[in-house]
Amino acid sequence: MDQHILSRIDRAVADNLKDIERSFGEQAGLVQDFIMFISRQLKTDLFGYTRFTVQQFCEHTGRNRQDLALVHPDFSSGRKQPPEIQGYAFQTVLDYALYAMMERNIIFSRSYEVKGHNSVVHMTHFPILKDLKLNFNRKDKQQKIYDIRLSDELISGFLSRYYIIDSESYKLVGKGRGGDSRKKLLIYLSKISHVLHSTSTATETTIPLDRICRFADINDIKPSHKKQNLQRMLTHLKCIGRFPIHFEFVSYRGSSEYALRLAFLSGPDRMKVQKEHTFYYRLLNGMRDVFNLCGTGPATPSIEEDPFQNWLINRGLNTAEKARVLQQAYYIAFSINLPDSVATDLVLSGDFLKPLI
DNA sequence: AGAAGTTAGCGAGACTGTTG
DNA sequence: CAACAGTCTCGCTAACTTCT
Repeated sequence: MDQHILSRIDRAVADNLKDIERSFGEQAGLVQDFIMFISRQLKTDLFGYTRFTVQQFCEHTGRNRQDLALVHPDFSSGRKQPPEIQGYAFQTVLDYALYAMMERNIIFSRSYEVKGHNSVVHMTHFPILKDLKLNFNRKDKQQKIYDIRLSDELISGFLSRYYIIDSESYKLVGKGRGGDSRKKLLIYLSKISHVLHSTSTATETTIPLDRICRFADINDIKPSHKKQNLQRMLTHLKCIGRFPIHFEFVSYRGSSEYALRLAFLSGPDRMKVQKEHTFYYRLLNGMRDVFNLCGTGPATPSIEEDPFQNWLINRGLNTAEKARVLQQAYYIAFSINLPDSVATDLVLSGDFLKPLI
């Protein structure tokens, strides 16, 4: 079971974890988990509509169902009134966190620079969800099913601005006491690994102890305690999280202060990453082109909030054109020739990416 | 009946103080 | 300052009730 599941986490998120804390308070851990969860789902639900149950969420993030099902203390103590959508109160821990992600943005403390094709965009905030529904009128023995729509920012981040991170490690590392800090450390290290592997052939780097402690929530005064804590966390990542890293403490600039030398034993498979990148990029942009050409369809009301996404998931519209885009993406990225009938079936079934799994 | 939501108790392990 | 050890807290488990 030493499977590595490579996901992509948006750089705007990974670079600003502290801002999630600032914007979401004690819900920050859940928000971060949700983004990781959704990044994993995005590999198969590319177009931003995702449907999931509490069980699935727990399975993939390693959280406990019981903790998420509890009515949030703010509401059970009567201090606040839970928000409602269509008369349904979003009052459990998970419900409320999802609601918060729709209602609130991540506010960046400093504007975050994103380099586009020929411009630099400054992001000051980052929305996560655009829409949130669930099967409000449940009958007997029916599970809660969450229906969500992701923000455009999250989807474009998935395509063009991401770090590779192993979501299986993320899940394993999050279990047990101190999990939230370990997860943050894992994101930070994955980011370093990603940058290192994609810009050079080096696999080693040295980081001052204080900087890494900031990311790992280690606030001890005594250097020896910092070292002890960090050592424990890194060992945990290595042994329990199966994160392929080698570390050693070294003295820093001749002073008595510590630094950490890190060696990443294996980076993400570069070929595979590159192929996937091409595939997703081709697919989504190809679909956009087709949509712009002929997508508005017969008598589609223009008041629709998100015509592109609606067009995409609408099975009756432009099936042949969609199938062609899919074929091209498979061919260019993986050299796979999808027969016409298979491509059409995939488009009709909605499982565009099934052959990848 | 099965899923949602609650509660108690236990054990790992994070924190902190002591020692050499 | 490193190594060790005791304490106490957090988070998991499992068994329960309530809800639809």
